[in-house]
Amino acid sequence: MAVPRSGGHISAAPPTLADVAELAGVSRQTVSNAVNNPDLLRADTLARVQDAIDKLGYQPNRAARSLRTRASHLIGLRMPALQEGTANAMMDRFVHSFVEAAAETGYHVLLFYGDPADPLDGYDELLRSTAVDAFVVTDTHLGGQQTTWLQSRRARFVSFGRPWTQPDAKHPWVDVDLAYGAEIATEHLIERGHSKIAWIGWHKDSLLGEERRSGWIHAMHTHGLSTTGLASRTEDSISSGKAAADAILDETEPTALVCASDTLAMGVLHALFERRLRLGEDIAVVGFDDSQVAQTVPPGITSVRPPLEEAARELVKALEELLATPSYAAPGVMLKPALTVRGSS
Amino acid sequence: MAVPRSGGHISAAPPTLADVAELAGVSRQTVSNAVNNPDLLRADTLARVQDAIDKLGYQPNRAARSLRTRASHLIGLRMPALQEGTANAMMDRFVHSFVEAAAETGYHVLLFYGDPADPLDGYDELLRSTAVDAFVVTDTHLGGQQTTWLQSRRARFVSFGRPWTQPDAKHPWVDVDLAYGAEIATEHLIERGHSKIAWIGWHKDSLLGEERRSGWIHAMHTHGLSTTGLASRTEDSISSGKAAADAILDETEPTALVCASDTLAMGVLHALFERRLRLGEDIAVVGFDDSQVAQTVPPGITSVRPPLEEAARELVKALEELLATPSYAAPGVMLKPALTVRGSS
DNA sequence: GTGGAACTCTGGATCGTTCCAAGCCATGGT
DNA sequence: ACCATGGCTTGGAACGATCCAGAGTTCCAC
Repeated sequence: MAVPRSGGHISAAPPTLADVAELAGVSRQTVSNAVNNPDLLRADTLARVQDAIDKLGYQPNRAARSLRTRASHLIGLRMPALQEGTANAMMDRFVHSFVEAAAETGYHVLLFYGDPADPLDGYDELLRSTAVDAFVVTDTHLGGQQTTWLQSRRARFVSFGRPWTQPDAKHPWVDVDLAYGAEIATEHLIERGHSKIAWIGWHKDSLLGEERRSGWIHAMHTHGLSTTGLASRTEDSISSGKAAADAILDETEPTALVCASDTLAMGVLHALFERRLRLGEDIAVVGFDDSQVAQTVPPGITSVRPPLEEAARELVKALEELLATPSYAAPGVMLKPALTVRGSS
Repeated sequence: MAVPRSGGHISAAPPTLADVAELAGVSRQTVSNAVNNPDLLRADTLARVQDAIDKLGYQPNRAARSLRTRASHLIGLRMPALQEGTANAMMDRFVHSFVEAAAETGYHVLLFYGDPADPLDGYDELLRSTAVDAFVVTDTHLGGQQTTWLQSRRARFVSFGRPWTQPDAKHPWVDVDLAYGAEIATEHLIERGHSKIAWIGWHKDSLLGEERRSGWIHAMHTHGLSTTGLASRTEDSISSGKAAADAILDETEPTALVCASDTLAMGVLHALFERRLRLGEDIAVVGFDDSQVAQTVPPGITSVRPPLEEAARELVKALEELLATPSYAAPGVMLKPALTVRGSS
């Protein structure tokens, strides 16, 4: 270094490897080894280098390291579009868990934004500029556009959500078994003595919706209960949830309702409010996602809680393997949700 | 402009500047100029280089560029700790808006995690490794630890939240005038004919809490209404909101309640639920933050909505200036919230 | 005491980009 | 005819790290 840096920790330019090397009286490479392969150094050298590192507050420059190793230690995550319902609340909890899990293995999360109309927007630029080591894809239920595209570009990625439309996809994935979720929700209501249990779900072309619905049907049939006239399918919004509830309450007078989402459950609550029915006393309701709303509305909505923290950890684990072994092909991981019981049932 | 996505180049290594230069028959530097200073090139050269860029799907390598220019085009944002209440829902909306606003000026957001017990954890590493160009700080109301520390490290940052405890801080900030929010909330209730309007807020040592409370007091006094016996201060949780509501409903029988947060408002709802009082008919409630919960609970909670999208845009604008002019000292920006009226009032 | 393996450490090259100073070429004024 | 000017382009150096191949030490067996 032509110009010696001012040793204090408030210098303008951060210290470099060369600065540390000079202070410790060793070569640059030795300092690099001290950081990345400490066992290559003799104990006393290591101590000396460590001292210098501490003294200068040295931290390897990310850009330089990244350039040389072709690894940024960043995971790309596209910001999901804001939706009307409660679904994004769940996503936010996931993002949080993921950032936390990733931090433990030295990865940070690069959030990016993409035009909601184009599911691929944003990925390309980051991929081409080698800004991230891998992606986490979260919208597999919208059809595997993103995953097939990423695969064709040989990008590394994992998905939160099974590959619905490509059963032979080879990327690692983690998902939550929400058919099972619907099942335990329904069984919970049966245990509480209900037998006329209605289903308010999504349209037939929603893969997620049919999945959840199957759990309700399975539980009902297992217990010898009829499902005729008890199912309705609609949009995932409060107003359509309310409409569906109004219709089904008039027609078949169920004593309990299982909803495919907390958003629909809130729609039901609106119907009950109008009819001056008391939630949890006059009628039982169970939702999905265990959103903030379900947790706070009096008297609390019983809801199927996806284990997002665990999902995030599994995804990070898969990412680590994937980045260590490029050819890594993991079996998908299916997690079981739990039911959080509250006043609504 | 549009880069062909499936562009035939599916080679392992992305194309570099040198590749483009060779194809276009110019030097590396000329390609670099084509990307960064197109007006330095003669029109025909520029066209030729652009062709080559498009053909190869070239995108500058971020690490290399970052190393050379000492700018990563990343903004660091520490993931706020998950809280019990509805506050994080607001934060999530903010993060979303911020990512979107940042994307428009070519910045991405680096989310990182820090030990909730240490407000400084995480910043240091990113700063030392020059991983981000700047930070966005969001917790200024917890006391300016982060901002003073960042300032002492000469880090660039902007804050969402005024510098409460350091009136002479020089960093750009954006905040929402929530005293004004409380004022319009209270006035809205007065317009609706209420005169016994209670306040359920936070403890006296909460700066944010006192701020909001002052708006309520101001509105009440302006309209010649007494506030005696109508205020209560507690924790920001549902259970304490309920307890406070129970106490105040028994003691002074107000006809309307203004709550310092949607979380407290939900506590009030629990109290009403137990007393079999109808929200919006027997009693009016107004909350703060316009969270998901306020939006969805029947019949909807009237709530003070902070303009997070605008705040995000202002912050990005300030960041741009700050990064362009290191000595930039912006005046703080104070935004006015609006009241979203729903069934609860 | 010599050869060789194992252990430490080093200097040069390299990753892909931008900065810098200089070079080339046409133009126009004298 | 010549030099200064300005527009356009270029090769070499630098950013700060790691990879690689080789050099210097140590240690032990024969």
